[in-house]
Amino acid sequence: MTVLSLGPPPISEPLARTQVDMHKLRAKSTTINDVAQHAGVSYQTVSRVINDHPSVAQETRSRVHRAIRQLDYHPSAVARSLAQKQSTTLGVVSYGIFHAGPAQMLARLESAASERGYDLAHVNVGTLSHTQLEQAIQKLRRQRVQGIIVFAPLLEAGAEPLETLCPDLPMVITDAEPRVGRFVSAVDQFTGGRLAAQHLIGLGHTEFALVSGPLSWYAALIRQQGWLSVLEQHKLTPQATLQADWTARGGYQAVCELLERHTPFSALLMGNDQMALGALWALEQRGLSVPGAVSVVGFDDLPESPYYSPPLTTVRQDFAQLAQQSLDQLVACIETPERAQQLTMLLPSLVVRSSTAPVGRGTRP
Amino acid sequence: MTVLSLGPPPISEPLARTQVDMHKLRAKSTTINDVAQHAGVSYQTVSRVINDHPSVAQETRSRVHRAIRQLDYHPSAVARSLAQKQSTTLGVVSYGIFHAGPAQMLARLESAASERGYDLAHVNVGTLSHTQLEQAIQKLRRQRVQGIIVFAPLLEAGAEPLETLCPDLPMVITDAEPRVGRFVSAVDQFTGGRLAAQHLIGLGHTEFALVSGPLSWYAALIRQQGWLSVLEQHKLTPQATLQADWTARGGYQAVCELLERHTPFSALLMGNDQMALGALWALEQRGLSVPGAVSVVGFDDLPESPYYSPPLTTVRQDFAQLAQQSLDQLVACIETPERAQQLTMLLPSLVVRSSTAPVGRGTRP
DNA sequence: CCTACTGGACCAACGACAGTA
DNA sequence: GTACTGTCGTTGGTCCAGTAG
Repeated sequence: MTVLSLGPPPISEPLARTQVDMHKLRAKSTTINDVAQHAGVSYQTVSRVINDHPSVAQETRSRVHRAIRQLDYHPSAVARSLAQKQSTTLGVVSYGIFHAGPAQMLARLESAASERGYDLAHVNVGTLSHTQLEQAIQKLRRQRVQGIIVFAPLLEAGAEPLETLCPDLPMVITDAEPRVGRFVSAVDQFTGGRLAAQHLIGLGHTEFALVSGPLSWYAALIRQQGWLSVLEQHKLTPQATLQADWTARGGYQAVCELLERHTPFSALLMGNDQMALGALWALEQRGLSVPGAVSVVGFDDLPESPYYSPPLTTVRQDFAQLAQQSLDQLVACIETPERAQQLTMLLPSLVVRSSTAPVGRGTRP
Repeated sequence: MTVLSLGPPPISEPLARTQVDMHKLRAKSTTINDVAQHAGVSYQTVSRVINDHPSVAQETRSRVHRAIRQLDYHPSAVARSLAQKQSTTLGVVSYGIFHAGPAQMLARLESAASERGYDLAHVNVGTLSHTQLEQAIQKLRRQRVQGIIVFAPLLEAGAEPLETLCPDLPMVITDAEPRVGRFVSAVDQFTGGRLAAQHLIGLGHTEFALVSGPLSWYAALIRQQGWLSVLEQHKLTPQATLQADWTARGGYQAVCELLERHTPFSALLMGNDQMALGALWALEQRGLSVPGAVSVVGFDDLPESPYYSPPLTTVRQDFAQLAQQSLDQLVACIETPERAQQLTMLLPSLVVRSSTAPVGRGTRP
């Protein structure tokens, strides 16, 4: 400042100049114009080079490339998507991202998206209330996403609201009840639940204890319904039905409660593998052998499950595939709407390890 | 189309009109102008309302709000950041996102960022090679991120490259060697390693087997150095030093190998909890009791670790805090550069559970 | 001079249409 | 006419004067 005021006071033009310069100080980034000037071509030619447009002479092209490198120019995706009137961004609304499943899903979605040339804009919501979902979707709309994937595990999130929240944007709902949206991508949790129960029944078990995840989660509810449908089919009723919070701790506590109540059971159906881990420990602590006294089945098939003590019999669902599938479906909605699947359902499978055995070989609780 | 051509063929002006309309069909989104018109004010006033600028009459303000709601208007973040010459986006370059730790970190970063009013742009790299990192950073620069957080667990990623790859953008490097960047946010893995080893030595162990994570990972290497520094201090050398891949499976295989080799050890230091889980199972399978025959210490303290069999003694590192800290540091670099910390280091702590006991109470391998 | 509002320039790119050789 | 290259208008906003009360 002091240095500048040494000279004679400048007149209008330079004054304006100064202001412009200060303005630019905020974020001086080299623009397409700088490159054009440096390469001695027009502004438009540079744009053509960037976008690999055919009609640019080879010589010009490489001259421009050189200029780009020399000036360390990075074309602005922001300006581009404004001019093109479309971004290459997909939105994700997630819930429960700190649980292993959803976290895994998000990571997979990310990589699937980038394979297809899209970026991801992500909003995690603390609750699946109407308000929060609305805000999340609004945030994504402001970012001009091309479509949205929603993890909507909670029933509360239910049908209508989601679709109506943004009727003009393609939206795929993941891991939810098939009827909540026009496009849904899910794992057949019901069949998964049945698989688990059938396996135990096949081993001769008749006394079941059920520990599901939070029943507000679609997956938890439907898995439980799967279990129950098999039991009913065999005219059995569970000795106990509990709910826990998906964590090992929750599973542990639930099983402790069962044991304190002296609930008789030889088969334990757990809503996921982490809870099953807690269950295994609770049983071991009481000296109840698995599968000798009690058989335990989990759900998910985490990479760790084969190394639990004992290795866990569980129902495998493939998060990676679910993510890939959801993303493919959304991309189809955007790029080739006529070919988009309404509902894609993944089938889980039973993985038998050592936590289950025929009934009646040992002491029961 | 047919309906339109019923009337007399339009002349030049309407023709031009048609073209404009077709152009707009691509993505008809309501703009700030539409809102202004609808509310009967200038578009500038609308902008003020959106940004909560004070000098707008209450009456006008609510009229504008009404128009916004009626037209379902969503201000374009794209246009805004172009005009403002800055986005509110932070970049994240991650590695190994399918591992539990990094996935956890990413989720936490996300929520920390949104608390501070930033969005996240995320790129995961398959390898930490110079090329891939360069591409990742380039992608982020195109998105005009304000700063970058890098998970740089690999030594190969080392010092200079990262800083020079984008010297003009604030960059925080996470979970890496303190000297790799100007701004680093990390956990003191060395102390963590020492904690684990000291605990075992305090219990009288002298025969150690070490199973670290991939030594190309900074965390793995430094944890190992921590272990070794304690052993040396007590004039001990490990009976065996192995490397595995962070997974339960890898830990299991490593311990199987130790047992097949008949390596004598009463204490097992594992590079993380998943590998420790594999180790526990390998030992149990051979009838070696933990902690009776062998004491095992892990690293991380996952939510599941207290429910392993037996509950795992481990070194706790807080991913959530690390993420929060990294993000705070980056935001500081951007918003208040003069107050930005160069290096923030988190201290891990020992969590003693039941997988460790004084030496010599049972059979050793 | 403050309050409330308006108009014009600008951001960094793209697309259509000309213009040049 | 074909192969390039440049000009102009546009995108949806923000920012900086300027103006009327």
